[in-house]
Amino acid sequence: MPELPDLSAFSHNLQKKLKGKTIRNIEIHSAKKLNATHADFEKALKHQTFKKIVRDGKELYFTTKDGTVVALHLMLRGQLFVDDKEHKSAVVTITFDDDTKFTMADYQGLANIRLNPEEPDAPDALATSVTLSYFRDQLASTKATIKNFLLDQHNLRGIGNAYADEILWDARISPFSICSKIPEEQVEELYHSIRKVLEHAEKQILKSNPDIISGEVRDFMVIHNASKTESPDGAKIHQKVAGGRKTYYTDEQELFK
DNA sequence: TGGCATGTTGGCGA
DNA sequence: CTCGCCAACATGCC
Repeated sequence: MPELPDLSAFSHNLQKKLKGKTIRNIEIHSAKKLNATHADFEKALKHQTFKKIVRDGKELYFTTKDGTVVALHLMLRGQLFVDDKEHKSAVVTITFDDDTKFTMADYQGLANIRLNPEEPDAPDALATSVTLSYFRDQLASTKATIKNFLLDQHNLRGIGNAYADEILWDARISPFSICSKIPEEQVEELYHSIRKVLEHAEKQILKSNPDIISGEVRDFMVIHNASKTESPDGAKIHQKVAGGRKTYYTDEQELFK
């Protein structure tokens, strides 16, 4: 359930906790779609040292000193732990020379690990390569609704259901607007809202949960929040199920069709 | 108590 | 080819 800002906060804290530690052992307990064998993972990681831990899209990338990359995707229910315990539903456990254990667990079994993942075709939502003109051209060439566009990881990577609603409210654009019909001025609003909402959220999360490496923080959300009935400006929040997930929006958001 | 929440994949129909 | 929608995955939470 963690989304982009949560994952950014996790990477920040994992970097503090795990950077410089040397891997004694890696155990993969269960993983449905491994892109390498257990032996490959062991060979690539044993005795290696983590140098850098970053978020990329909805994944966490752990890079070792020799350039090996381990990618973790938490999917819906993945949880991370840094401690000395065994965890139920562990997908992978990495043990370091100082006996610290890093575990990714998921009772649903969907969280996954990949070794040296291929470079994705779509840019991260916050990448500097996503310029206003790039974004404008992308929107101009699609007839999908803007919410579906933001959620589709083949366009921009990292935005999930809850933040898509927050971003669209911030830009005052209806989630059901057709991408190619959104006027220039609102496209620019949206472009800035993506950065503003996601960066603000990460700051909020780190402020209230400075050591967070798992779970999610949602209490500051103004629209995608089941405990709220009105937007900050007093408009009634509507709910509609689209594509199997709930969309929260208000009449303050203009519909372009 | 029992829906609801979440992301991704693959398949179907318009 | 493009787009929307659905099921499946499994369980903690209110």
